[in-house]
Amino acid sequence: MQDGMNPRSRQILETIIEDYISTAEPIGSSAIRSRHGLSLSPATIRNVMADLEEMGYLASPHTSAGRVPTEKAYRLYVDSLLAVRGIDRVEREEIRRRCSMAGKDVDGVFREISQMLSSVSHYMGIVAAPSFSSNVFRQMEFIRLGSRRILAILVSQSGSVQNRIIELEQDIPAEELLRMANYLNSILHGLTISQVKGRIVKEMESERIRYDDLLANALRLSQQALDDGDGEIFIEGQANILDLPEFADVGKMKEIFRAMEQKSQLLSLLDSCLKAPGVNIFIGSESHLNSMSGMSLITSTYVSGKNTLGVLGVIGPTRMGYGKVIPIVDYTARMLTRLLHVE
Amino acid sequence: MQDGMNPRSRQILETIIEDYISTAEPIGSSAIRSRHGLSLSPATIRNVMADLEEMGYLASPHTSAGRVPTEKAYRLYVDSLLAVRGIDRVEREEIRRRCSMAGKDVDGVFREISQMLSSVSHYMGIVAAPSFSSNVFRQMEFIRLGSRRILAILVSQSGSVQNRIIELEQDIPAEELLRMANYLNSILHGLTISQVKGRIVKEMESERIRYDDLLANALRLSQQALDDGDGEIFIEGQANILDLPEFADVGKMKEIFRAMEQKSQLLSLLDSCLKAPGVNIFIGSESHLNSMSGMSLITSTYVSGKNTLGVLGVIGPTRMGYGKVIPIVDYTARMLTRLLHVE
DNA sequence: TGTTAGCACTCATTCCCATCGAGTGCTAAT
DNA sequence: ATTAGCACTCGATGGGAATGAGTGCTAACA
Repeated sequence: MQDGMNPRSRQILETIIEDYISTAEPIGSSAIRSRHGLSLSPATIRNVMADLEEMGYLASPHTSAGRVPTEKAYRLYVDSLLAVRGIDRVEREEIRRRCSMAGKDVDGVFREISQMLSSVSHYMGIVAAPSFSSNVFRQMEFIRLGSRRILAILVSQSGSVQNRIIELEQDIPAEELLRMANYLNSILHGLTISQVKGRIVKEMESERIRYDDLLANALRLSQQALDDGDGEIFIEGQANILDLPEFADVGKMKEIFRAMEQKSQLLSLLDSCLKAPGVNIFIGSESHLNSMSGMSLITSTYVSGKNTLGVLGVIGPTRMGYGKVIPIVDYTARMLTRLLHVE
Repeated sequence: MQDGMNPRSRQILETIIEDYISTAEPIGSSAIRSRHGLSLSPATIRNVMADLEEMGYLASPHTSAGRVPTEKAYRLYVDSLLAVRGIDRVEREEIRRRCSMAGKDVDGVFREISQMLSSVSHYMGIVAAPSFSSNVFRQMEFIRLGSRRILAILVSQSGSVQNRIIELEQDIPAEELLRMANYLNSILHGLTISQVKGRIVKEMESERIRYDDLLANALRLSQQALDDGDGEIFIEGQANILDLPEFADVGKMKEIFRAMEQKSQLLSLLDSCLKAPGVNIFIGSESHLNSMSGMSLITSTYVSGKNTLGVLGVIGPTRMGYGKVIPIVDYTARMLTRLLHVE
């Protein structure tokens, strides 16, 4: 038992993890025997458990309680599990069904998907809408709302729409707005939004613009329209975690709800997933957010063509049903990719 | 003490209510004496309290605890208070500041305002976005996303934007889409969205359309674009209620979070406020939602010109700081009205 | 050498019970 | 009408004792 990880102890560890995932209570040596097919005496199992504890896979809340898996244990479990399981048929159908319904407002899709993730997984669903900047510019429109107020509408290739009200110092007639839009659409066609921003700055400095008020105005407007924006996160199903026994005490619960209100932290965590395509898993402190202690995050990326659009996932307790949730997240990401596909 | 409501008992009741609002603990007879300027013996106060209890203004959790105000008491308190207090200067400034910042995306304004309400009141902020149907139609655009996919954008007078992706059975060239939009914009100009819906149905039945594929298509498209929609609710600051002592027990808390996920119920409650302009207050069971037991809702309507657009408000425990919150809600509604004002 | 039975030990949980004290209601005096 | 006095109620607090789940260790066994 040099490396400590002979098949038997591995199997016992797995039993403990799965038991704990379903019961949320420390597992004792005799409980394992009954669950675990192998006929071993509790004493033997205790020996194994002691070893596993020493190796950092188990921890005991106190002397006379059973053992609880550590983050290290979950990590091992997840790594050996990841490729194995496929998605449950019932869940797959449910996801397909919900995705096909989500056909409304483009932003609405993300909320829908988030809700779906939460209801299928029974944890919290999270979707980071595509950072608008990485989208490809398609079209811009200006609509005159009042004498000094226009509505700028910006549409990306994928069909997401951003709109903003701009207050003007002086009136601009509708025909001029149209000309401005045409001009902008012609020079910005096919660029990504972030390229668009650069292009506008460059354009404003160019000789030709200096002497054309209309164009200068147009550029200034578009700059306002583009300013800030993106990075919306949809978190749904917060009520789901209320039922988890580990959050029965109010203090822990508060912590989580506060964490979910701090969307900026989550955003940067999700952003870091953008770089790594496919499924990503953060177990407890692996996220390096102490507000996420005791929680795990499973994410996957959805893409369009060659560029990654965004991230979606599920947040739950470290004691999460990884075996079920990983395929759910994976499959949902694929479905969303297909849903957003532009010919 | 025939009617039981001589000035003295009224004053005592008020003291109890205010004390309870700030401490959340049952108030005893001697506690009142010290808080209340009037020099009366605890025994006398007890007599008064017994009367107030008999009249239904007070309740005692058990024999040896103090008294707690009933909903009836809060109602009396609120009714006699409503007109009296103005808004705190600090809070007014905070509201102005936050409102002036909220200048982005039109829908974003509602979320911002909701957040602001929650942070200023320390309870939950709630904003029901204008039911799109009651808006006045301004303009419709079709943007071709792919060979069988178009994006319909619908803009209302107030500048709110609704967009929807429509899947087609056959391709429609961009020029035709433009003509369709022009046609629709010409016949729908100035109608409310709900009138628009009716108009489209009528138009589709008309003789002239029967033989014009293009127009028929346009109408069908616009119908899809208008379908469903509206009725979004923004609830922010749920974490605020975690700190309230009355929700220290997890069961109660769950109930509330579940209630906030059931937005449809809330929506119909808020809708009923639309009819009554100005501030509306629902104390506990007055909302007729049992999910709102123990909670109060203070709302006000925001308007544009003559038609009411929507409702905003604050949700908190029945033990709410009515004196502070009522002016906050009132003032915020006025600010939002001004913010959405279209010349 | 790995496995197992036996056993003493630990420690959270539960229940009981005595105490405490805040607050009441009632009665009688002012 | 007000108040002092007093017995009474009842939740909250805290200290054991009993319970029992589960452990670690030792010694016996295959």
